[in-house]
Amino acid sequence: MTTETRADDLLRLDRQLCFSLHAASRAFTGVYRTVLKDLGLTYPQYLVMLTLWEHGELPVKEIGDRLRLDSGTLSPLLKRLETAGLVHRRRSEEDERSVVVTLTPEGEALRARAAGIPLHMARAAGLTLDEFQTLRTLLTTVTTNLDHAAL
Amino acid sequence: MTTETRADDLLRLDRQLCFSLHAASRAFTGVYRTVLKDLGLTYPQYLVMLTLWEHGELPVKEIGDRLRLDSGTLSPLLKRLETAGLVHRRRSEEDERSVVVTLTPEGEALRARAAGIPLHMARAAGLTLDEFQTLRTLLTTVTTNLDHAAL
DNA sequence: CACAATTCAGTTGTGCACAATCTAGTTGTC
DNA sequence: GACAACTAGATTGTGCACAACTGAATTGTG
Repeated sequence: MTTETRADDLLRLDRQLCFSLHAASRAFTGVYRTVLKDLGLTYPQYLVMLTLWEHGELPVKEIGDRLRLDSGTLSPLLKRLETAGLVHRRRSEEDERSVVVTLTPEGEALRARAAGIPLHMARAAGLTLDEFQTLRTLLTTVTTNLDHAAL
Repeated sequence: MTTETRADDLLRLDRQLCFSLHAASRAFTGVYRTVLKDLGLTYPQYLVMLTLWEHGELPVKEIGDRLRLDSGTLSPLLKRLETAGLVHRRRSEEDERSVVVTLTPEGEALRARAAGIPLHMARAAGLTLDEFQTLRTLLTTVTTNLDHAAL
């Protein structure tokens, strides 16, 4: 258990960790910002497009669950993507409460122009494959733990 | 070098990494949100208070450098802290361009009430001391690399 | 069938992140 | 001393995160 280690160490490390997590998150989105500028996308919009490219049409609820975003964030974001001509929204026939988001031909076409981004970002992050996997695993662990603690 | 590893692996991992970093960052601030609610602070406000508790009075520029926040973020944030009675702002006598932020007695007093937070968060994250250190090191590395790539 | 509980989107309001721009004050160079 | 270059902070505008709420549609239970 973590609680057995010395409190001082945890204090200092928590402090450094919250700084570095915050900083890393913003450093990442900062690089994404410049890379995505050509495509006219923001980073969260790119995340939405990624899920649509992978899964095809999805209800808003599904997108929110996958990206951990609620309707207050997704509704205006999806409207901007629709205004940009990348997606289309329509009420589901089976369940009128649900809105299904589909890609327009323009949205589908953007996929090719975005193809180089993941490799570019991976290189920019400059980690080895092992480091990548370790980092992702640790982040997933803290997220799970924090979600569980947030009761 | 990272570029020698297989592109496919990097694509998939970058994808997973950007999701998990985003998710972890929000999971962290989510827990901080509930913990800080009693103190009437948001997470970025807490970061500012932490630096003031540690270093005493600081010019806005110093705070921004330490937390990687610019004036567009700090100006309104510091005004809210001033409205809440936690800090005081005054123009520097040596350099009239600079604004020095100091703690009020209330701001100083809040320190005691916030003392338990780091340990609480460290426990909520639920990592071992080694994992903490590994995570922090990796995050610092990617941040440095990304900042360097953002030219 | 009726009706309470639930689910899904959307809206509103607050706060942070950041780009672009502005003003005032400072410094360097001639 | 004059003027260009620079620096610190503030302001404006766009977009995201999230809480709280509304309203419509659906589902479960008696």
